[in-house]
Amino acid sequence: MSDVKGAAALRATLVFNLGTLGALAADRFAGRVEALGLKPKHAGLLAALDGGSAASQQELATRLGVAPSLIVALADQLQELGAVERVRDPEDRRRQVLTLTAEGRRLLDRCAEAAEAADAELTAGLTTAQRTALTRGLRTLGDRQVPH
Amino acid sequence: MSDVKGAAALRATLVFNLGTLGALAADRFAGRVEALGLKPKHAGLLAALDGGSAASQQELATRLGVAPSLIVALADQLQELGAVERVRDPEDRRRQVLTLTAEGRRLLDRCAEAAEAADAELTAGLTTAQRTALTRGLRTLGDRQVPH
DNA sequence: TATTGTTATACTCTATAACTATA
DNA sequence: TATAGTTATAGAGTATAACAATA
Repeated sequence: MSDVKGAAALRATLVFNLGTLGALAADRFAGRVEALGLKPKHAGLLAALDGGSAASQQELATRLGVAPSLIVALADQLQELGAVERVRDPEDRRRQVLTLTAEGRRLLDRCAEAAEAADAELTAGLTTAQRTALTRGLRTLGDRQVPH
Repeated sequence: MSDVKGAAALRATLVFNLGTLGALAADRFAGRVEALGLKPKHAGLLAALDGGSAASQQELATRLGVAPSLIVALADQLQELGAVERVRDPEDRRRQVLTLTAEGRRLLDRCAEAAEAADAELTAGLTTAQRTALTRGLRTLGDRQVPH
C-alpha cells in the first residue's frame, strides 16, 4: 500500500504553490508598503474598513481572523498615522467604532498602488491572459472561503 | 492627481489574494502535517532533498531562501525522526551532505497526501476545470520566480 | 454574569552574530 | 584567511490570559 508520490506530487498541489508563492508575494508587498510605515496587516485592516459599514474591533478581529489584541495594536498604529479614528458607540459604550479618515483612504490608495506594482514585478514573464486568468481564479477561490 | 482606488483595487491584485490565500493554505497544510511531527518548512526541505542531487546545507539554505542556521534546526529534527542522514563529504570535510532515508521518502509521501487532502478541502466549491487551471497558473508563476 | 477593549505576558519563528572545524 | 556548519542570542509577530469598563 501507500503510494509513492515524492516531491513531484507535493509540488503539483495547490496548497504547496499557494504557500510558497503567498510568502513571496507577502514579502514583496511588505517591502513596498513599509515606506508608508505600514505592514501588510495594516493594509488588510484599512481594506476591511473601506466600504464596509463602521465596525467594532471585535468584528474586525473575527473578519480578519486575528486576535482582538492584535486589532488594538494595529488600530493604535493607524491612529498614530492619522489613518483611522476611534469613536465610542453611544448605543453601547464598550464598543470602539473604527472609521477611515481622509488620510486613511489616501494610505489605502497607496497600498493598492504598491500591490499593483508588486503584481507587475511578479508577473513580468506572463502574458496578460495568463495574468488575468490567474487573478480571477484566485478571487473566486478566495470568495469561496469563509462564505458566511 | 493620485487616483482614488480604495479597497476594491487592492482586492483586485494578485499579491493581495496570494498573500491572504497563501496564509490560509499554509495553515491548513500545517494542521495536517503536524500529526507527522512536521511543519511546512520540514516538508519543503524533504521536497528539496528528493530527486535533487545530494546537497550541502548551505546550498539548501540558499535554495529555500532561509538562513543556514534554520537548515541546521530543521535537519536536526528530521534526523531525529529518521527522515534524513547527515554524511560528511570526504572531499571537503566541512560539508554535511543531507540525504533522504526510506523513512524520509515515506514522510514526504504523507506530506503529499496531506497537501492533496487540503487541496480538496480548499477547492470544494470549484469545478475540476477551475481547479486545474488555477494549479497550472500557479505553477507557471512559480517557475518564473528565481529563474537562475 | 457576559462582553468589549486593553494590557501584560509568553510563545513561535527566524535571522544575526559569534564560534569551531576544516580548507 | 575564508568557508561550512553549529550554537547563542535577539527580534518580529502574534496569541493567550488577566484586567477594566460597560452592559
